[in-house]
Amino acid sequence: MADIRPQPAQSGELPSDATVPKVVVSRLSLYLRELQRLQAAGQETISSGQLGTLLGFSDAQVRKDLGFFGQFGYPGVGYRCEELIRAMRDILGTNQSWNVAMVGVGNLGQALLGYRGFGRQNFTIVAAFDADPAKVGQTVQGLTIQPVEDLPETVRDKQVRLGMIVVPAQRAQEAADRLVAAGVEGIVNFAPVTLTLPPHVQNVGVDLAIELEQLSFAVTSKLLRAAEANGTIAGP
Amino acid sequence: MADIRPQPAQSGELPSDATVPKVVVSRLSLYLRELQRLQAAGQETISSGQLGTLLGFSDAQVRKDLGFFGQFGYPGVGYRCEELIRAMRDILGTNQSWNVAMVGVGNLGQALLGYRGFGRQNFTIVAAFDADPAKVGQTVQGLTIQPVEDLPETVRDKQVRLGMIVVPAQRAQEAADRLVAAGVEGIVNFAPVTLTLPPHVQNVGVDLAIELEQLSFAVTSKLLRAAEANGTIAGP
DNA sequence: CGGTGTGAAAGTTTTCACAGCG
DNA sequence: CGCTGTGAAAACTTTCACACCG
Repeated sequence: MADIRPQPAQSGELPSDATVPKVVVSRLSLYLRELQRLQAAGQETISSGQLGTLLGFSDAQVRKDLGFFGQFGYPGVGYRCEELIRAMRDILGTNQSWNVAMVGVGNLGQALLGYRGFGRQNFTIVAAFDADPAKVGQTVQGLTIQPVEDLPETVRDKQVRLGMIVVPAQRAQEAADRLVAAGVEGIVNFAPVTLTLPPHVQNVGVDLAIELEQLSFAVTSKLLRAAEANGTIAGP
Repeated sequence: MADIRPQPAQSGELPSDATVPKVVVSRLSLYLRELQRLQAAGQETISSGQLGTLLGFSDAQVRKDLGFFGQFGYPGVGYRCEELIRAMRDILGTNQSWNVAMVGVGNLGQALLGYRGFGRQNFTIVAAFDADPAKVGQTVQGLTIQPVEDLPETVRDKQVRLGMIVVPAQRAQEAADRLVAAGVEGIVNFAPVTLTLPPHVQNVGVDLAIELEQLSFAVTSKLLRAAEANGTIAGP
């Protein structure tokens, strides 16, 4: 509340046109996570070099990434954690709170309902839906499971802006269509399928098996590369 | 069993040096997922254009990506689903089965133990560990929860190669250290922290709150861009 | 034909390197 | 001095366009 910056890029106001690469935004989330940890540990300022080292990036990359959104640093000092956290949350949109509707309350859905990590970034799951009549009416983590037919009304009444799909693959597109029809602006999809969505609806896919697959590739190819490095001692 | 290709890149043998961009590998997983769906639906062949359209990529990108690993297509025809699936699984490492150890059997861990999606790609969670003595000895999804001290022995005896961290943030690094000491080659980390690992251990992080954050950025910046497009009708 | 594989061109992202600031 | 912000160069990724194939 006491900070005035020279050329401030204060509250989420991107420099007009700014087409920011996706990969930059994903690093932003990592910076923010690390900054919050540092702040909790009592650190007041941090340099691009330190922050980069903690995450495995170069100092220049940290500065360039932040440079997409404004000027946040102090030459000779670095960045003030509190200030940068506020700025990053403005940029990422997590200074405002987001209401989320979950569709599909199976094993994974129930675990996600209980996950504390969402709340810390201002996401609240305010409603849960399931197509199975046997589940409707049950209470999980304080939420009463509703029939999917209730989606439009609940999205409107509870100001839901995001949807979370946690149904089996073959039901995911239908769930997405219902969420879109109900008016959500973005969807996180935990089902292992690619959704077809209108362009005004944003989406992020999380496929747990694919994450393991990426790991098995990394492990396998690491071993291959090591095996190949026979006889080659060091290229000039 | 009956296929011979001209310049085959058959079983996971990358063209010797091949340093494949990470983003290519992540698309590979999407190709594979889509191919498996198509095959299950009875489709025998597919062209780069069709596959790309289903996933939102260009035909050229699909071909270039596959080109990193060998030649799999038939001019005038496209790719044979079955053959390409086998090749991709060889490349990604999922034709062999992978034993996984889970550390942290809370809400999310239990849900992941029950998740069917892993098995389809040949990943099996063969052991589960928890530091909480109250949990040790309980049976979840057919696995008896073991104390973390058992890790080295179990990893050896059950041929575990991958670890899955599902503990709270402040316990994650310790869990990682134990997995590394026990000899795993790769780690999937569901805790919202960056792990420090020796370079021979691969890792993939999955932060559920970050996925939502990426979505909130996309939604917010979409709205901003739309708001800015006032007066500008179409740039030359 | 319809479609692959692939060099070469275009576009994008990362790294470098340094002026400038408190 | 230590560190940011930023053009310019280097590295990398995507798209283009076309020879070639069945």
